[in-house]
Amino acid sequence: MPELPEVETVKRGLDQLIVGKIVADVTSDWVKSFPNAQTDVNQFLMGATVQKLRRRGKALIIDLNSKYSLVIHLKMTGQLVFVGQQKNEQKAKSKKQKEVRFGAGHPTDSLVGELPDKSTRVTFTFKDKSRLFFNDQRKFGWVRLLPTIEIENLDFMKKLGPEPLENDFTNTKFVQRLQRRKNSGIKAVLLDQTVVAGVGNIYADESLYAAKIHPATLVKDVPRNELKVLFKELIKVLRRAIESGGSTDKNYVDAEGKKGSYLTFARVFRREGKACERCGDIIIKTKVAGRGTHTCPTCQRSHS
DNA sequence: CACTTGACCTGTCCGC
DNA sequence: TGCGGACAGGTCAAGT
Repeated sequence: MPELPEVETVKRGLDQLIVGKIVADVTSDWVKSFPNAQTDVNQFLMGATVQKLRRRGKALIIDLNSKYSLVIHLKMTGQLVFVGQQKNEQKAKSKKQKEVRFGAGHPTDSLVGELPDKSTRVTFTFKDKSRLFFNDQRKFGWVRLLPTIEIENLDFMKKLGPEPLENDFTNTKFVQRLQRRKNSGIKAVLLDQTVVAGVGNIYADESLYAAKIHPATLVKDVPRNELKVLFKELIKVLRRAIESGGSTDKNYVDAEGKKGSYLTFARVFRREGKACERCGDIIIKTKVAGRGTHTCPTCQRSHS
């Protein structure tokens, strides 16, 4: 479930790993994962140099020196994993070891074995033989090659809300944007990428718990001061998650194939049946806005 | 406009 | 042991 912190972690990793590398080869075995015309790939991807990594909401952008960019969305189960030449051979040797370490549950351990594997959809090979794998078990994610200047005109990019961690995204703007959707449930609004970019199920649940707001509460029934608290808590949760390298529930790994450790700090997500750390009541899992939703029934009373 | 449902997919888990 | 079904949850399209 890559959300803003996970995509940001991948972006920072790739910043250190692939800038300056020259694309030498690209293969894909699933058209929808990389639905590009072969001519564009031949002309603007092959031989191009990676210049810069960017993130917008949950989308990752790799700018090339050909005036084209790769736009990547990991959706539910996407991974972007870089493998240097020697490292790949090492991993092949230690495949069995990996399962033992994974079983022990160390949060920063590698989750991927030898690549490519059966979830690999697109493989980029650089001139120095290092490789970048786009893995995606459920095939919801995608990679697109586009002229860089056209990215901002993509429909979903135009509609995307502001970046919550940018300095100019203030408490006032957050409250204003939420209140435009006064008749909607607050969790549905947080998950709406056109309101605020990058929030998904994990951080919606965590920030609503931190702000003591029930996720089904209609926005108009949440007092203004509570919306302000929600803003502060959302920012805190997102920053903390980036510091932890994101959340790994099942699939997510960073650019080096390592898991994120935020879920060790999560206070409600995947903690159903466990005690609320504030009041001791039992965390429950319900369905709100069509999603699995974790709440403390005592701390998060519904206003509606 | 708000909300729900289905579609896109695969892997895992649960009950029979 | 196998098998059907529910579930995981990001996003869009279609229907109420």
